[in-house]
Amino acid sequence: MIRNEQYHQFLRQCGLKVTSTRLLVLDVLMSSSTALSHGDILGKTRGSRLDKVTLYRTLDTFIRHGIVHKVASEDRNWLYALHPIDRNNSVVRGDHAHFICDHCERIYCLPLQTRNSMPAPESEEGFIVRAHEFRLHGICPQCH
Amino acid sequence: MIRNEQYHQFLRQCGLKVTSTRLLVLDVLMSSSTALSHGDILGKTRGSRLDKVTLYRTLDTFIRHGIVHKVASEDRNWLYALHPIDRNNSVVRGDHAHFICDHCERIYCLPLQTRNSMPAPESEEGFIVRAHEFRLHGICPQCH
DNA sequence: ACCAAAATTGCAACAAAGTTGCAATAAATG
DNA sequence: CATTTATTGCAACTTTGTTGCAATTTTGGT
Ligand SMILES: [Mn+2]
Ligand SMILES: [Mn+2]
Ligand SMILES: [Zn+2]
Ligand SMILES: [Zn+2]
Repeated sequence: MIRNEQYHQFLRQCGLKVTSTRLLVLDVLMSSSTALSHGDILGKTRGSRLDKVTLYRTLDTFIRHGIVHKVASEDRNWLYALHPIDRNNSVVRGDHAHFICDHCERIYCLPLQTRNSMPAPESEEGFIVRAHEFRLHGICPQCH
Repeated sequence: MIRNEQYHQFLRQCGLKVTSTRLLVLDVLMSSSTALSHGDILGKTRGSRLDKVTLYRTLDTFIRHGIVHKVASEDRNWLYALHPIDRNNSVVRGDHAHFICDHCERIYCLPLQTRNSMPAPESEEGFIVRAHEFRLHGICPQCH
């Protein structure tokens, strides 16, 4: 695998030890265009006896190191995804949209087009906004 | 209770039978400025031997009848809330923001100020947007 | 190539949130 | 007040995620 060497470098850059679990999970996440649940990932790693607890911990480590973020899905569990990449191929760590397909339930991370026109809630009520998540519902390209 | 008569009428208007459970749950939801978890609601009804399954079913009924909506919380369980009311005291059934306090974890339903300027994701990619949820993170009025 | 320290992993047991089937109970209608 | 129909409570179960601990693996230095 030629990719493994890249992942190896990448993990070291993040200050993480390189383990087969981490290389495996990184590859699964890299290969997906949508956010994946713990169960999805475990399913895609059958054959490599990866324990569910280890996977939870690996994902958590990735989150703590800013490699991955998680999104609450509509059916009350977490989906994990790498940070999305915008048109200039640069990683978007901050605000981006989550598109939830009402047909297949897949969740996509999409960079936002109009960065400047964010709707704000009624302002005088004393809510201090620090970050936001924009969730879009509809039909994804795969489903029409 | 003078409120009970109003709730009674309201439930009948929705085509629902009036039961003590429904009156109770409706009152709890009406009395809260934030979205409540199943556990929160159960906690506020101690004394009235309300079963957890009955509460789940009652909330589900309210959702199916458009009385209540649910929001995925940061700790992966559902929060339930009546639809918010805007400045003109009219019920907002569609888009509104969810403000999540990073300090107390409470979730508030807030009507949006600028209805017209919604950020859209990259358009040509074939995503058909039908609805959206705007989630704001920050500090709520109670916490500063 | 080998060693020691520190981090990672697998296993078992556990906890919390939510669901299902079914019998008992309560609400609405005439 | 009797009948029909929806609602409720209970027990058992599923799914998702967590905790403690011992065994294994990684890494940096010899
Ligand atoms: Mn995302
Ligand atoms: Mn809401
Ligand atoms: Zn789809
Ligand atoms: Zn707060």
